[in-house]
Amino acid sequence: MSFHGDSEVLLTPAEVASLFRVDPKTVTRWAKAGKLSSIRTLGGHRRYKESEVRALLGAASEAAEAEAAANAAAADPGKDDRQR
Amino acid sequence: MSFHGDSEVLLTPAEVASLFRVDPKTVTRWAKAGKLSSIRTLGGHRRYKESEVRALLGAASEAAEAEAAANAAAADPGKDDRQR
DNA sequence: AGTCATTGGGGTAATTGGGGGA
DNA sequence: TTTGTCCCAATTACCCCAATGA
Repeated sequence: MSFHGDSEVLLTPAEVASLFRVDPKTVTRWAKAGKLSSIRTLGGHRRYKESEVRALLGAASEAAEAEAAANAAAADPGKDDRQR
Repeated sequence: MSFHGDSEVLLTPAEVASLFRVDPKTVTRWAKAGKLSSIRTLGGHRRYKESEVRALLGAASEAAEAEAAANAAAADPGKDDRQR
């Protein structure tokens, strides 16, 4: 069967929790605090975008990250963004 | 090739399930509960409107773009969290 | 006429949400 | 301040097997 696959990959709270090595409740608090975008199922359970989680996981260089981001955001078009 | 109109695209339970990252049975429960409109085949299987599914997916994705807070919120006392 | 993946139905564990307290 | 754990209620996931769809 064919899949018109153009959907974002979603993660369950348990998966995000094990990725960060925290309790699922903690992930829920991040979503409540607005630190994580959450998509809710029709029953109220949350699902998280895998792309966003991975971006947060890869944000290891925090200190100078903000300034570097601002720097690269407005210059050098053409050699970044390699995903999807 | 069968002509697919451009207004009524129907999705199978498996497709809706992978969109929401849930089990196909869960999608069936949503249809039973009236949370999703379902079109039944002559044999009793359900089909769902892609437009409706997409609307529900985006409905709850009110992205809280407070991501910067997570990055530099640790050094800005005075104006955060005012709940509890 | 067949195969084979998917779906429906029912029932039972596991996960999740929300509030509260350590 | 952030996280982990307690409670309970609701939602979801996995098990079976028979019927449908392609």
